[in-house]
Amino acid sequence: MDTKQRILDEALTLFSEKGYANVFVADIAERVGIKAPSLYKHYKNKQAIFDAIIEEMNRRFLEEAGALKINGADAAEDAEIYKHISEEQLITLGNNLFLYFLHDDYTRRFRKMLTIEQFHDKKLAAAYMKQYVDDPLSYQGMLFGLMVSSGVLQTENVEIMTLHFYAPIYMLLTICDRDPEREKEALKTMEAHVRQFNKLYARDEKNMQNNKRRSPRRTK
Amino acid sequence: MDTKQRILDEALTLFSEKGYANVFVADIAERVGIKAPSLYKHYKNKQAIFDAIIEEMNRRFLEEAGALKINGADAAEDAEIYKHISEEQLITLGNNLFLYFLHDDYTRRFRKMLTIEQFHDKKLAAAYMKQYVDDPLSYQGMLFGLMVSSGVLQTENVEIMTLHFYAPIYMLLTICDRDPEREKEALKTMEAHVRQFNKLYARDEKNMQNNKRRSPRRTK
DNA sequence: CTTGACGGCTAATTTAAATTAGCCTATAAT
DNA sequence: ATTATAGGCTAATTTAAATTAGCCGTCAAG
Repeated sequence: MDTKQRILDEALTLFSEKGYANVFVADIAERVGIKAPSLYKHYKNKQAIFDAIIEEMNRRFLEEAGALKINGADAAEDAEIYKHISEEQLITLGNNLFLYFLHDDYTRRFRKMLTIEQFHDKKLAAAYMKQYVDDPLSYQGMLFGLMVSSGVLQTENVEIMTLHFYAPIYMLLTICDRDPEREKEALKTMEAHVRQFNKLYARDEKNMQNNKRRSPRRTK
Repeated sequence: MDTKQRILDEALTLFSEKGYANVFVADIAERVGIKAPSLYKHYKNKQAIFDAIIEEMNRRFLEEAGALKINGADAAEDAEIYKHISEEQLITLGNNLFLYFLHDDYTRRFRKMLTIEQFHDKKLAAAYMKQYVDDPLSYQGMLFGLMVSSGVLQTENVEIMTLHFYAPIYMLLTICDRDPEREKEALKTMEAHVRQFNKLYARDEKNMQNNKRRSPRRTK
């Protein structure tokens, strides 16, 4: 990774930990292993570093619009999978979604940075909302819609069902962002959540089969 | 309200909008209607203003530990109410919780400030988590536990049930904090969420009675 | 009625951090 | 082999914001 890129990378790390205003260009430089004035060979000023990060974020968000998908496959393929989804696969969906958000290095740092900086700039607040609220709800809503049509799940209100699936995941995510030590606990809660979700929304017949006595586990 | 208090108040407003580092003491002073140096007659420095806000926050949090309750009554009284709660009352519970968090002026500004500043200071992150995640979950968990014992609701896992109740409320709250224009939509979603929650978790017999044909509304 | 402390002001001063100036070296292209 | 450029450095300089100095009017207590 060249210096210019490393500056972005280290800056993002620092911004995500302390927020833009609390990071000095000297801090960024030090991490990169150069002196502050050398940064200016690469970026016009501190703001330009921030802007470049946001630009990269937008690029990645676009590119990874597919990352919410179960396998990275496209929506049409996913749809096929979801029509016949099992409880274990639903748990996998939840876990993948959660772990992707939690562990993907860029995603995690971007999210934390946006959490801090969102109130400076309407655009950032909008980006946060789109990426972590509206897009997941709408994509998952679409998938759950398919599952309802195909009879795997049943509900009178797919949007609320989707909220019931995603809101706990979102909340667990905000917990882990603040306190990474709670990750293990959060993963357990995740699994219990998805199991209960499935029990609540699965079609009754299927419900009868699946509710009791099954070896749980298997998260991957 | 005397000057000393007004400083705290205006500072909190500004900190909640822009974050500590982006607010100048001159901004605070201007809003109070004095000049920056006059602030120093009341507080040692900028940090002392922030600290005083946090201190006041802690005091209020303590004092308002009861604010999550349905009527401001204490837990024992609440317990009686909850044993016989109806769907409409559950909606009222959700709405009250949500509207309290959303509209109480101090609560709202504190929360937004904590959202921004939490990453500077482990203590603030902890305060945020306690106030907006762990305490609500534990208090509501207790109430739902009572409702399960008394047979109003049924579940095998009260904690997850509580998460299913509160996580959507939490998420709607974060939406409104970022974009107050979505409040109306959020309130509708809230009600639909609680209705569906009730349908999912209500005892079956009760379920049969309540599910269909009832005049909805009535939020207060 | 006078005094002292409270709370305001303007005009410095300090401080911390960003940014610029200007120099040096290595390397890659002519 | 020369030279231009990229990218590093140290030593200023600038800038913005916090903070301090020191003055003044009001008003309540003695």
